[in-house]
Amino acid sequence: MNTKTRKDQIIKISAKLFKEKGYSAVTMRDIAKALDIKAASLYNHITSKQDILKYVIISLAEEFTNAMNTIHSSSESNIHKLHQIIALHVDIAHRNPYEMASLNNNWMHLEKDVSYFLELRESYENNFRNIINQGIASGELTNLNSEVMLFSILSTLRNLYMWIPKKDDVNPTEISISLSHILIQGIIINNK
Amino acid sequence: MNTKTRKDQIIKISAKLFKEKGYSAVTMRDIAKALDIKAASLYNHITSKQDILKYVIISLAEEFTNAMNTIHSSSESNIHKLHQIIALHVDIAHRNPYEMASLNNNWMHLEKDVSYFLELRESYENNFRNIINQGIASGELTNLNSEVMLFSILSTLRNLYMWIPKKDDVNPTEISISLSHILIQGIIINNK
DNA sequence: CAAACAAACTAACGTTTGTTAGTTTGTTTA
DNA sequence: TAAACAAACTAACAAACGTTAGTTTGTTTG
Repeated sequence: MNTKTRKDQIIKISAKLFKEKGYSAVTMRDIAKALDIKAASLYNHITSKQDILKYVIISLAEEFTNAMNTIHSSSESNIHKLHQIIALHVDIAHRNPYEMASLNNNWMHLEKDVSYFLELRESYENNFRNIINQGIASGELTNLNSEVMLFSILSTLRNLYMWIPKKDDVNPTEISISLSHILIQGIIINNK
Repeated sequence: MNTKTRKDQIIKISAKLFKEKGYSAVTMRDIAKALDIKAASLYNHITSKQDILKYVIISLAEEFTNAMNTIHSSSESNIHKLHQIIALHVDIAHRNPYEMASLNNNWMHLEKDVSYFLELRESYENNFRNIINQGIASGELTNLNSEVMLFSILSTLRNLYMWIPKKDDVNPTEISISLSHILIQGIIINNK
């Protein structure tokens, strides 16, 4: 199938509106107006507003968790795994900036699916934590507070969506490279 | 004055609720219930829901901008200024975790005051950008993409509020020190 | 003690919300 | 050509929303 279904269009435009105003502030009439139809017509394609949010968030969360599982279980060095995680985030944020906003800020409105989402996120974070701790144990990483390392890197990666769309003249690979350098080697001049 | 006014209590509890669900999802009845009064009674102390959000956000934004002005215009090294910025964020996030959430995620609902908020934020970011660029020019910082550096550090600092409250057994000074190390010198082992 | 005040209350308002029901329209299939 | 379908529509719903008006209650001040 080449063309997008109406449902896909609804989800896409909703994600964009959710990013701008947050899930609760976006009404079904807002979404309908953005598609130049009436609110009631949306229900020919989706079953509820809640349903839209689920479609926006869950598939992305699953993509992250699956990719992290692959990276975590590979036999590369831990530093290399970190590079791969950074590249993963840059790629996903570049392709789904609007959906990333809901993943970060609107997941608490998932209601029925919130516990599944939290499972996915916990699995992801545990794998990430593991990689950092193994990196310290193997002498690849400095023996600093690993929770602060995790938090610091994760914060940067989770916020990429706010920043990447503005700079789409720069290609994702370039961003991934300089970001890796900054997050891993720091920003200070190093006189070896 | 030692005791907090009722207005202060309303603002504080509102900030907490705004963090959990977002501004739009929190109703005046939610806020009232958290204080064990009726929604209409809130209006003896504040003039509108909008007004509460303004009190939560603007004073914090001004504190950031003022502190950044002081740091920016000092005669310390640029690296030292970065350390001061990090300490500033840790301190404010430690004291105002709930308000920080609204500063990050609910500012777009400020309506009348949104342009003033954006002025404050732009001033803050420009000073930050300046310090980084001067650090590169003076040879203190590596000559990497300065926008990526700015974004990376700022993302971490802006997300501190999500993380600091959970670890309040660790004191802010310690966090500030390890965070400075990680953000500035990186996480990799350095064989000089 | 009377006046003033702070802070709560009940009751109600006009709007907006998500959603349902039933209908219309135009295109695709048998 | 008739039947089936996709996708829009109008009209309406009950519930929840922010807010106002007017009143009550208990404490503080002149």
